[in-house]
Amino acid sequence: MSLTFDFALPEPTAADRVTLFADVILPLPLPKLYTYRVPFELNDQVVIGGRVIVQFGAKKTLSCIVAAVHETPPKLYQAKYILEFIDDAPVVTQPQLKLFRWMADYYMCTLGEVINAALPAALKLSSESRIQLHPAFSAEENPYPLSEQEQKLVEVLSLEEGKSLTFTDVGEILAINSFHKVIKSLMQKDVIFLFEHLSDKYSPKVVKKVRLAHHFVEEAALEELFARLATKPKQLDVLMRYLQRVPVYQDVHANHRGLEKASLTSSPHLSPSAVNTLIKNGVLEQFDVIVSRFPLDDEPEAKINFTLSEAQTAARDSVLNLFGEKDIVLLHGVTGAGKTEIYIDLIRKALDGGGQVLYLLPEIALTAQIVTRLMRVFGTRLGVYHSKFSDNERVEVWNGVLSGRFQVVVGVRSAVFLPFDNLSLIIVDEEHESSYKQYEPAPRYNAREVALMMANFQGAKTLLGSATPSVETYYQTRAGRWGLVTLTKRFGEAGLPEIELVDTRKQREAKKMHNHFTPELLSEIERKLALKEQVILFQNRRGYSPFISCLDCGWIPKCKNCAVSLSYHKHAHELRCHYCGYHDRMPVECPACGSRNLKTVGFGTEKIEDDLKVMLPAANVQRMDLDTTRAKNSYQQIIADFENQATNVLVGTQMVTKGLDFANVSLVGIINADSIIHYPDFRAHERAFQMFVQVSGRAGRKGKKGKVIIQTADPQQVIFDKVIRNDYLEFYEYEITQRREYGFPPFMRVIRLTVKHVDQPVAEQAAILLTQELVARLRREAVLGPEAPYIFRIRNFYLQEITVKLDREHTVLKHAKSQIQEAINVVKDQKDFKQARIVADVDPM
DNA sequence: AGCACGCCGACT
DNA sequence: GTCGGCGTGCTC
Repeated sequence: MSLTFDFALPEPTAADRVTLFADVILPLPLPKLYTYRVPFELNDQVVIGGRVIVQFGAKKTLSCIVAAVHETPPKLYQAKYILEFIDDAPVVTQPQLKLFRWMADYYMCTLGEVINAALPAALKLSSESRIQLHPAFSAEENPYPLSEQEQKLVEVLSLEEGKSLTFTDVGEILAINSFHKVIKSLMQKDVIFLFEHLSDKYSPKVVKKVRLAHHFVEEAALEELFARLATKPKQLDVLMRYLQRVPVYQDVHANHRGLEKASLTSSPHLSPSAVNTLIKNGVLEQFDVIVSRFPLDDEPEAKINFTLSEAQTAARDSVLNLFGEKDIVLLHGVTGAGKTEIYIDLIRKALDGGGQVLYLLPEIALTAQIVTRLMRVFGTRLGVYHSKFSDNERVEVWNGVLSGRFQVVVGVRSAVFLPFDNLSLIIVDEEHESSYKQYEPAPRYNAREVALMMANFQGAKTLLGSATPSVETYYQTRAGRWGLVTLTKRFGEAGLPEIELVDTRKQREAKKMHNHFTPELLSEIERKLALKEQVILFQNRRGYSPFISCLDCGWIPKCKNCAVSLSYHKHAHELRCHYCGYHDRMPVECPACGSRNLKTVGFGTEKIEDDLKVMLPAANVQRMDLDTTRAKNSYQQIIADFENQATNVLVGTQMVTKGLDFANVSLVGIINADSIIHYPDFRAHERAFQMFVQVSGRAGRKGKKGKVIIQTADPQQVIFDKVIRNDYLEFYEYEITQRREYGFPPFMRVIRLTVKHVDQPVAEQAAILLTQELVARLRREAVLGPEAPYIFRIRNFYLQEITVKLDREHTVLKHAKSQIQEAINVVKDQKDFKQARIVADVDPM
């Protein structure tokens, strides 16, 4: 029997029939995507890279990013519906999604973690459960008795009509943790009700403006108005001022644009109430405009035509030439060789070609100095992405990149997450910097590597810049894969500083040390100060002393959460843990034996500052480290003071090594070089070399030859010889041989696995099992450890480390990572190890 | 990450 | 006897 119909049913169009599903990225550390169903009538609203709101689990409402749209219904479960669409255009672009996937893969973390790190908090809608008094509730007629706590809540909620509280608020008000019970009970009694409140946290900056009501923009009407206000001098004043500032007749649009209300009300001669009266009477009308937090400079882009020196021009041309055949070029230029001008020139060229540019800098190098300089050249096309920015500002940069308003972004590590889709150039300045690598939390990414991958995806060129390139990077240029341009000449003809090593051991034996100063360093400081020149002293440890000790019983205060001694901070009069933040008052007497003989051992920036103030009372000493720059503008203040020569000596940690150009600094002192060299890590020498060269670069600029004094107990160490001659190549050759011999990057890849557990034996057992599982899956010699790190307990977790060394090859690496993940899962599935945390750090630094 | 369900100690 | 602690598992 035939079932064919010979009449045509109205053919449903394909679009009507399709049931769409969306795979979404939840901002949570979950290993996979979740599939939701698109409400039929909203099929045309799904945007890949757009945000949607979904119900996740029983209670949570989350916003997430659509990663894929398809028609395959999940087989094993019923998909829930997407509740709402937030965006009609992607907030995350396709190239970004591709990059984020690569990051999750490469750094062994989840897409959710990447998204979490990438999106400014304000772009992540937050779900807040709020409670409100039930509309039918009345205190008099309430039939249920209320507990004391319930009563308290009701009182707060009754304070004003429609007042609502978040759970966090409730917790604070009641000052207990188990407030859910109270809320539940109040809901059962119909006293309150609960609602989910999803709010877009980004709030645009709004300015109140006023303008003349349009019917007065006509001579006759205005004259009449003047006559009417003749008896109201205050209002007349305001009106006159307005007309003065806004040429209503000359420019029809001028009145429409209006004037900032604040400019009328804040004037001392004008009365704010007169302004309001005018508004009330309909003479002026008030309106809001959304303005940018980044002031749009009205001035046209200043054409700053600085000229490149001959060496700079040659270097720039070489870079451009190499870009013809290579995607990545290293610009190796000594400090002060003028790399920034070359960058600016290249950025300009890239912009002229219509592409976007990302310029990455380490956090401490992204100073107001450099931003101002770039602003002057690129004006409103420049976006700045700094970690100290507020979230609203970050969203503005994000949206500015999306809309095309910002063509160049200068930013720190996290700027690699911005939604570029048409990059033509990425600059990674100070590419060797370890601060490009994020340690905690996941994704543990290196912005330099991410930048290289992003450039690769978008067909952009990458320029890496450094005075002391990382061994890995230099190796690539040696292997011919990346281009190399060397810039040796210092800009402005200043020669390289003279470097002198001073033997602290010898001086100590001769009893000639003044605290931690050798006579050589001290007299040189005095000499420079007498010449009205400035001095930078580098000590890579903050605080006053790394620990204190009781002279009578030997007691040393330790952190109660970590396996470290507490550092003494004199100004705060505190003992502090640099790992978990625990702090306590400095004891007056030893809690173990009651002795008052507590002495400090070792030294940090604070002690150097203190000692110097005592030894050279005439000098104006300032300290710059994490402790003195925590407050918002203190960093700028310290820099400004030093620049204006209000201070003569700057004592600091790594902060003094980066991005600062001071013309008058003629001496740099490294107080304790040994503490930088002796570090249990294969990168110790590289780091030390870089640090010494970078600090030395601060000495002598603008024609003055500087001097560097390095204090060390062992001047014979091989590294000094290379530092003194500023011989990067020799350092590199020495280092690369070591790396090859011992199988370290760039010859091998390192993945460090850390097992954490509150119980030391459990941590050890879990690490042993993990090692076994790894060995079973990888080459035996690829797995090293487990071993407790030097600081074996942090924040109450005992640590065990396993190091995996792998061949560089991509396929090997990828396979190995999945093997490692498997091994981790095996351990985590064991009952005893459920509480263990296992963290993988790919390419640790 | 939260949040719910589920099994062992100090209280009405 | 219960309340409530957190350990374990799940979320489309």
